[in-house]
Amino acid sequence: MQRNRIDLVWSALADPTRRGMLERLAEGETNITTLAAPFAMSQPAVSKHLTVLERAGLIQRTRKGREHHIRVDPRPLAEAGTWIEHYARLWQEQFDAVDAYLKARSGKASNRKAPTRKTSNRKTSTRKRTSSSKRTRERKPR
Amino acid sequence: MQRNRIDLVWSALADPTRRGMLERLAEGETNITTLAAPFAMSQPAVSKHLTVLERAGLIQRTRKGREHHIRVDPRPLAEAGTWIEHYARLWQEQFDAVDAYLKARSGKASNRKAPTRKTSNRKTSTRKRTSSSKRTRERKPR
DNA sequence: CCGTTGCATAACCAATAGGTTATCTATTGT
DNA sequence: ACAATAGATAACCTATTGGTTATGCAACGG
Repeated sequence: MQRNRIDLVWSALADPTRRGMLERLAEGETNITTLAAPFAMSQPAVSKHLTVLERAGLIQRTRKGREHHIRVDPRPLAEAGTWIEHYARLWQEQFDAVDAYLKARSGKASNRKAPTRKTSNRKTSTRKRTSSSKRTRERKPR
Repeated sequence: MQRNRIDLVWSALADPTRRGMLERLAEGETNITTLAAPFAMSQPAVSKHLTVLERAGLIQRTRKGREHHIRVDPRPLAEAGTWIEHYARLWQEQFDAVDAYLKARSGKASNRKAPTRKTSNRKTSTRKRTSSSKRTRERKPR
């Protein structure tokens, strides 16, 4: 359910295989077979990862005969980096402010014990969904 | 199938609702109800998003009575930003090199070389799949 | 004491992600 | 001409994601 480019960029980066590919591409343009070699997965799986990277705009392909040459496009990453930098600064200010506040008002160390939630036995919930329910959902066995 | 922290950070950022929450949190700590107000979704959905952000280390909660106060933790973002910056620089160099190479050879004599890695097929995949197929999978109608 | 509020949790569902095997096409080397 | 190679694609599977409704439950405010 990706709405826009930056969603695609971040979900593309969220996979270690795809990050590995991008890291490898920092050394230079390659064809797909070479790029895929270090990864213990089937060729179609690699192809799917490359499709994800391409749809995020992070790579470009060039066909040379039967080989597809892949190179990285740094521009979407620059955008993502800009977003991070912008908010990292704001968040850091926020974080520092709270931290300073806490330090200023408390000379004491932590007495932060857990709130001790009583082991609620809600497992006995019979899901009793009163008869006035609109959507009577039936349990389906799986 | 998230392996490590940075995967969690990036998949957390890949959702516009969660980014919206983080942006809101740049203005300061709030409770969950206030934070959730702008988003047209149920309260449990908000709760799940917050769980995702928390597991990525991007937020911290503090219980104050029945309210949970949320504040942002900028440190994981700093890590993510470092990763991006590092590779953005390498990728930009790569991109510029290829660009220069293309310009040089289309225009005039090159004073700058591009790496042009030969397709060194290390480990040419021996996934030949001889025609004697093992698992004949049957189509199952859905 | 009792109703309301703030939030979490359980159970469910549809859609997506990431993997597989099998097969297809286009190109290449001989 | 033809076998091998590079890669995409189709069909399938399972686990995860992002949403829902119903319910549990502690804390608050009379």
